[in-house]
Amino acid sequence: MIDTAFNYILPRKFYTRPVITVAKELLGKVLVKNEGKIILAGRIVEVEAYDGNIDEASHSFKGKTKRNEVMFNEGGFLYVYFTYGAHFCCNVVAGKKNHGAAVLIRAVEPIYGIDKMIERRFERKLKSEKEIFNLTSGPGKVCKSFGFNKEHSGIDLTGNFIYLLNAPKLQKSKIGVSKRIGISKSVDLPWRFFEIGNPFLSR
DNA sequence: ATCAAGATTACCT
DNA sequence: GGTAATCTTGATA
Repeated sequence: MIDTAFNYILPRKFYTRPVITVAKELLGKVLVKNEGKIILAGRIVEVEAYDGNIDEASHSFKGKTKRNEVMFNEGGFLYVYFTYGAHFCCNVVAGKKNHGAAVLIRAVEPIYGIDKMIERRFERKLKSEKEIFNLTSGPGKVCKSFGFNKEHSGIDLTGNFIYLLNAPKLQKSKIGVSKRIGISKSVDLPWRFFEIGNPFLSR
């Protein structure tokens, strides 16, 4: 079951805190896309923080542009961008209005609507059981599986279309920390967070 | 108008 | 482990 009183939709307050706090606490929370007939859900297991004030790798570092303007909202909005001519990546905006920070969702553990995710991502059935671990184990893969694209950028995550459900905080001992992946600036910031040992992590 | 870079992925050796 | 694919965006002229 997804919608229980226990698993309430995360409120604005959750998102308007500092981006590093939000990033760590997003681990274990459940990303939901409710298309009505189709409901997709996945448990967040890997994220990266981006903070425009001090982080050259952040899209928001050089200020507001048409592409990144959503990042300057207050926390709790979805920021989706297109990259490498092929992939979308989805982020959760964090912090106060005009700060320009967001958390990249790098990997989720699929938990509901899995057959639909497989259809959208591979356009065929799984070739083997272990291929499930390649379904949502990367930022582009998550977006393909959930059908996220530019149209979804700017959506309010406190609404009832795309949102996050609460879940208990992970134990500190379960949270891994590392440098971020695939960037060429501010490479040493230890702003990647993941659930240690989870089989759905990227690479 | 042109250009370089990119918060990736799939496929090859 | 290495790299081609592919096209949007933002910067510069």
